[in-house]
Amino acid sequence: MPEPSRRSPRKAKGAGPERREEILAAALRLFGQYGLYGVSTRQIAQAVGVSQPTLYAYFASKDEIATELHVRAFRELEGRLRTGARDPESPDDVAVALRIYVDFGLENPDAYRVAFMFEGQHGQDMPEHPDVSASGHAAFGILRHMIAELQARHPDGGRDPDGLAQSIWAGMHGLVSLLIARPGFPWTDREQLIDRHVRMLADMAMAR
Amino acid sequence: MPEPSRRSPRKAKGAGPERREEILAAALRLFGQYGLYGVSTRQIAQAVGVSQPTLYAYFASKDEIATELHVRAFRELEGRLRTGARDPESPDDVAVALRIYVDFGLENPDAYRVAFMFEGQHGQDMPEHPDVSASGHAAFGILRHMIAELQARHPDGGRDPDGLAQSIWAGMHGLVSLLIARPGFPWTDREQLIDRHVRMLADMAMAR
DNA sequence: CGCGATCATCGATCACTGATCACTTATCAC
DNA sequence: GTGATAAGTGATCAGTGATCGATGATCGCG
Repeated sequence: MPEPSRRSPRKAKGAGPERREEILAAALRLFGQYGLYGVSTRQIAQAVGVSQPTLYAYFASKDEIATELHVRAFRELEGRLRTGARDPESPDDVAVALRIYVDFGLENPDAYRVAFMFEGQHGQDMPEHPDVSASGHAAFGILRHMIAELQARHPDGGRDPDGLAQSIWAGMHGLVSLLIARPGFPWTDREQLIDRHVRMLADMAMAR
Repeated sequence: MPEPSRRSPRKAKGAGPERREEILAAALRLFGQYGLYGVSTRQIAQAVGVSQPTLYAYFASKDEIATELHVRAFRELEGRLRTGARDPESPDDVAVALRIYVDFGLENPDAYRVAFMFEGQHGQDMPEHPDVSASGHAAFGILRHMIAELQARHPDGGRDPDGLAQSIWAGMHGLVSLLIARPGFPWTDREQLIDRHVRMLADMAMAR
């Protein structure tokens, strides 16, 4: 017995980490559908099948639920980028990574909303949760690294990979967030729009 | 006396339309500082110097206050674009318009938030407030028109001005919304970032 | 088996939110 | 004066996020 007096893991009905996951799943669905401020903790609790105070046994606040979803979304994105991103030989390789980004956002609009289209909070006071900041920077770091790598291989290209990466990231985020937020807008052919947008931004990594 | 039985305009202390403007001014300042959901109607009322129910004599709801600010902001944007946008001879003229767009967003972050980065609502059910939608589309229409005009003058450029305008708009929106939503991010020099971003997107209006 | 200890859970409740209503107050025309 | 009318308010409502003490259920241990 390596641990002298370990606490005993209760089994109960659906207690433990599973409850936590249930709560997160319900919250993700509800937040994505009705928005963070359009969903009450009581609604989340009801969707899970527990009472409202129970949520506070797993999370310190409603905001912490949203933050956890936020962090997970970034981790998921980071994983996809790490898997799909090669060492960039040409802008086309960058385009592949950008496409991964778009697909992730459109496939997980709920998570993307919670992650990027947040309201207020971040404004001034809140220094932004460390994990949130870290997971976000990690995903962004992959993109930045790709662009820096590409520019290094082609010294005739532009400089300042940091600023360029931020520009390209912003360009991607704009398209994804608008496609999600305004499905009723008379967009031109979606696939063509995305494809051209991605290629344009990827080409920017070398132009000038 | 053209009007048979007109209602008598009360003077009182600060009644009438002026009160309405005071409320809007206070709400704009508070919303911008603490966010829409970080400000209560009681705080707004206190800032104006009236009781909370008084607000409901001028506005049907807190949301209506935000909507009014939203519509006004977009009218302002539309006006700025109309004033500052010339018939585009070159991408530089488009860049000027884009720069107006960015400056507007950064100067009116809360209005911009309510306009584009809203939560839920637009999702499915709500058909989006007519005035809001109209003012938004009007501003976008100016940009689209500029790009179509530029392409028409230089037939060697690309086609599909609609799709291109959407791409450029998305690119602008992405930068503005991220700069607003994530002030804590280690952005490179802001002015340089914006300037290059704008020029890049403007150049896209003719490339290929 | 029984008996604390422990932990998940819940009803009750708090301060606060947006919104409503009956009531008072102040100003007007006459 | 007097009534009419609009402006403004205190009291209050249902619903919110969050807290707390009590209730069980489950465990290791005798």
